[in-house]
Amino acid sequence: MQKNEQRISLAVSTVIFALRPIPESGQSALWIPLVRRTREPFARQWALPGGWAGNDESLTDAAARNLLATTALEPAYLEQLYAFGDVERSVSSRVVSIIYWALVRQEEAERATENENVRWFAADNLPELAFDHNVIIDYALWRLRTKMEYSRIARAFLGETFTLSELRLVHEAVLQRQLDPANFRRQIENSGSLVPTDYVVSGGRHRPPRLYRYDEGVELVDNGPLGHKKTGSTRVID
Amino acid sequence: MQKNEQRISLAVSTVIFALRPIPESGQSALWIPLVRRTREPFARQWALPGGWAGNDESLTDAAARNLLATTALEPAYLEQLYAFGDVERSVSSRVVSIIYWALVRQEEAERATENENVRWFAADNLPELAFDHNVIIDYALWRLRTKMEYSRIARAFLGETFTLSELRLVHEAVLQRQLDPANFRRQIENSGSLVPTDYVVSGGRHRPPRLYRYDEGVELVDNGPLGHKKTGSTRVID
DNA sequence: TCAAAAGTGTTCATTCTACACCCATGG
DNA sequence: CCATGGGTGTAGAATGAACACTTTTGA
Repeated sequence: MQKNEQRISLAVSTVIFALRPIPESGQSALWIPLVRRTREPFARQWALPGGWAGNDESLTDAAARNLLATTALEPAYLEQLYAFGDVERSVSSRVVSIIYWALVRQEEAERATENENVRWFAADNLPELAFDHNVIIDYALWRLRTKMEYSRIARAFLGETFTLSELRLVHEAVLQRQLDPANFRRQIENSGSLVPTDYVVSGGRHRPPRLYRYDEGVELVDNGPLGHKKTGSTRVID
Repeated sequence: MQKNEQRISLAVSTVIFALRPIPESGQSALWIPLVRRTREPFARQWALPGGWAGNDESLTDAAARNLLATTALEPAYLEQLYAFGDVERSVSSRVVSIIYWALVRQEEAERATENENVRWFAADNLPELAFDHNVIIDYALWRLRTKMEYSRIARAFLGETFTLSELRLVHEAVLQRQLDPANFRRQIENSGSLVPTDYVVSGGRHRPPRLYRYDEGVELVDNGPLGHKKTGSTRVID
């Protein structure tokens, strides 16, 4: 097969997660911004934000660009999720979609322009979405929760320094269950990824908690396969 | 951006794993078939087998088709690994590659046509490959070894029934370390994924081992994100 | 001095690991 | 009867969950 015979369009979409309080309970939970489709198929239904991949940008850059264009958000974390390439049935043209998932901090999330065509939804209470986007979001949720337990992505929801309570609340919001503060502390301390700072937070009606930060030398950005071990430059694949 | 402005070609390549004995030690280890490139860039260097994605086939189908065409192999397991989409620098045209990884049984692996342009290499002793293919294979190895510990993919290297020794040897070959037979047995038994058959293997100069098989209702085929929970139909993504 | 969250200690259950030991077969 | 791998038992270490208890602050 000659490659110039190909008639495949390449799209990029992103599942964006942010922590926001649930109106009723006030507890933090995962929220996702969705955009309303303007064209068929699934016109006027909610869908993941995305767009076409440009000729001169990497897939990751395309994801970041589309994410900024559709929701005005710049994520603290961005990682590829999966490439969907089944032959499209509903439309004549063939589309392959690369799905990313992203985490944004709370302050950043508030910058998201919410309007008639962009709205935040609680991740565990979504409407019927366009295409298979419900399934994709379930998968992204599974990845986020799984990765939460062995990596340091909780960092993407926090500032430079934070208390152990704040970190625990992030974990609780993502995993949707309470964690024992004592055991959580030991777990984190034993992992060796945090270093205590010399500062504490005063003002609460209780003992002031110490501020921590992640140790150096650990970048948050996901390099994909090239980053799972310390390898050097990123190159392109045939 | 209009999608008809896109000039991106879509390629599919596969990291194929099979277990074969190492000539010197006789121990089983992971081997990978590679193909010699006929064109620039990296002409005459070894690379992952692959080809272009067809307009009317899913990405998985494209991977299986190219795999059969280049190595004559039909894998027992096939799963998407990662989509590489950096802007190509060495060649003028833009290529996005979807990489798959596959497992083939030993009998099947022997069918692979080995010639001047297709050869098997021990996975932990590879030459310098074209593009970033060394890094990609490292990542595929990591995925295989990680997944070995929580899923049932070892099955892809075995026949319908097998002894616990055979299963353990698969694990040892993949993980590259010895496993305690007693503890391995209990671990597997407690996982509840195996059922003993009524048959044993006689002929050895020792107590005849029992044959086991995987329990029903668990398909080996990987459905990707759509398969991580029991969800229904596969649809296409925008 | 009291409430509340920070932080420490301890106990119990579960799991992992190493290894001793018996079993069944072919030679 | 012996060598060999199949298969079982068990003691100690490591890990994790549950929870009592002490500490330090603001009010």
